[in-house]
Formats: sequence, structure tokens, C-alpha cells
Amino acid sequence: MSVRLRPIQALKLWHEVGLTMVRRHGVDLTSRQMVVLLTIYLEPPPHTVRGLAQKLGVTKPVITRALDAMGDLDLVSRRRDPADRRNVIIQRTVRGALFLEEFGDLIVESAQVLAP
Amino acid sequence: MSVRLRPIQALKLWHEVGLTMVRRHGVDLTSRQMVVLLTIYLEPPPHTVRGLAQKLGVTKPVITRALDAMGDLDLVSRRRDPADRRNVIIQRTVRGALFLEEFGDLIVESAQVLAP
DNA sequence: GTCAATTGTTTCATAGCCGTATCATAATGG
DNA sequence: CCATTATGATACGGCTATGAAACAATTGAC
Repeated sequence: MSVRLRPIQALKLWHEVGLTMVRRHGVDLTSRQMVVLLTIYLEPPPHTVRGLAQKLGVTKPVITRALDAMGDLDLVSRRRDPADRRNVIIQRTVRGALFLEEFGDLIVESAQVLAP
Repeated sequence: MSVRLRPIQALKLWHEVGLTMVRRHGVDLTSRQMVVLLTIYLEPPPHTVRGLAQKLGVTKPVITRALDAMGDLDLVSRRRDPADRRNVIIQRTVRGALFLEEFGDLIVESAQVLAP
């Protein structure tokens, strides 16, 4: 099942969701941070700094700092890889899963309200 | 016609669109800037600094600076209102319209690729 | 054991955004 | 007129993000 969506509806959807997030004054992530978070939760593990940097086409410090910021918010966590201690394994958290669950619901609700 | 969309698809859609925008290394707007831009293009004019600030629930300087940034990118323009010269009327630009048109198309394309 | 390669982090200098408070300009009302 | 109100812009101090470069820790090859 593909999702039917026309450009104008798509823009209205982005508008509505963005408006809700801005007004909510809660967690405010950069677009890059958001992509990192979604990658961690939507794609199969393991996730490393290097892998995420390559996938997004950004430098490693960008990933490190995004993980710092989201770690402070308890949206992700980090562990050294026991097998190769140079690697850092990025893991999901309960709070991160909850945040994205609510975010997905917000999008769905916004989509349902879209004018015909 | 309402848009059918389930939470997991919604998150995948956000992921895909965000990934494309980050990789593109082009125009990189804040979430607030994006909401301002979409408001200007989707809602009926006239748009003022004060009106946008109220709608988004942010302070006026946030709007002024967002308009500065987007004005530098030629995504919006400003004119004094001849009737009441305290007001500033925010206007659309060709480049802004083109940018959002492409963005809408990107969302639609991403939606079509979503796995069932 | 030693040296090179790999990984993630930190440092550095720069740039941008934020909210509060203040400012300059313009309209309005007595 | 002159005081008051309204609008948008600016100054300020603080915080955060950025890329490039240097860094420490670890692994692997010889």
C-alpha cells in the first residue's frame, strides 16, 4: 500500500506538524539530530558514529555532538563495543522510543485533518 | 480525500525526506524558519512580523531574524506597508515558491517509495 | 614489540539562534 | 503640539552548531 499524497497536501502536512512542534516548546531537535534519531530507531543495528556520518554525508563530530545532545535528553545511549573497543554502539532508550511514537502519532493525526 | 498514513510510515517518510535534505547540502532552515516559510506560502496574506510571532507562539525577534536569514537566501522579501508604515508586509519570491514546490515534490516522491 | 591504520572525541575559531530589554519610527488621541 | 501606543529592528549575553585539525585509545600488520 503506497501513500497517496499530493504536493500541496504534503506541504500542509509539514506545516501543521512543524507548527505543533514549535508551539509545544518541548524537545527541539536540529534537522540533522532528527535524522540521526530516526535512523537509529528505524534501521537495523548496530549503529556507529562512523556509519551514521557516512549515511548522512556529514563529519564525525556532527554525529558525536548530536549524540551528546540527544544523550542529555535521554533519547539515545552509547556503549563501547566489547568486541572492538574503538567502536561505540548507539542504542535506543525508552524515552527515545516514546518520543518517536508520539511524533508518529502527531503526523498521522495531522494527516487526517488535511483538507480534501 | 484524507491521507492514509500509519505511524511507522509517517516516521519513515520523515526519515527519508530529512535524509535527502541533509545530504543535499543546500538550503538548511531551522524548524522555526521552515514553519514561517510554510505559513507565508500556505496561508492568505497579508503576513506581518507580529502576526507570525503570535501564530507560532514565539517572540518578534525570532521572526525578524528568520526573515533576515530567509531574505538573504531570497526565499521571502519585505516591504513597508504604505497604508501604515509601521507594518512590514512579508512577500513571496520566485525562489521561495520554487523551493517549496521542489520540497513538496520530494515529500510526494518519498511517500510513494514507502514500503507497504 | 613497534608502527601504521582506525575509531571516536576534543579543541579551535567561526557563525548562528535564542529571549530580554531597549531602541527608532510611525500612528493616534487629547 | 505632545504624550501614548504600536510596530519592527537592534544590542546584549548566553548557548549551541559547524568544519577542520589535532588528539587519545585501540587494533592489526609486520
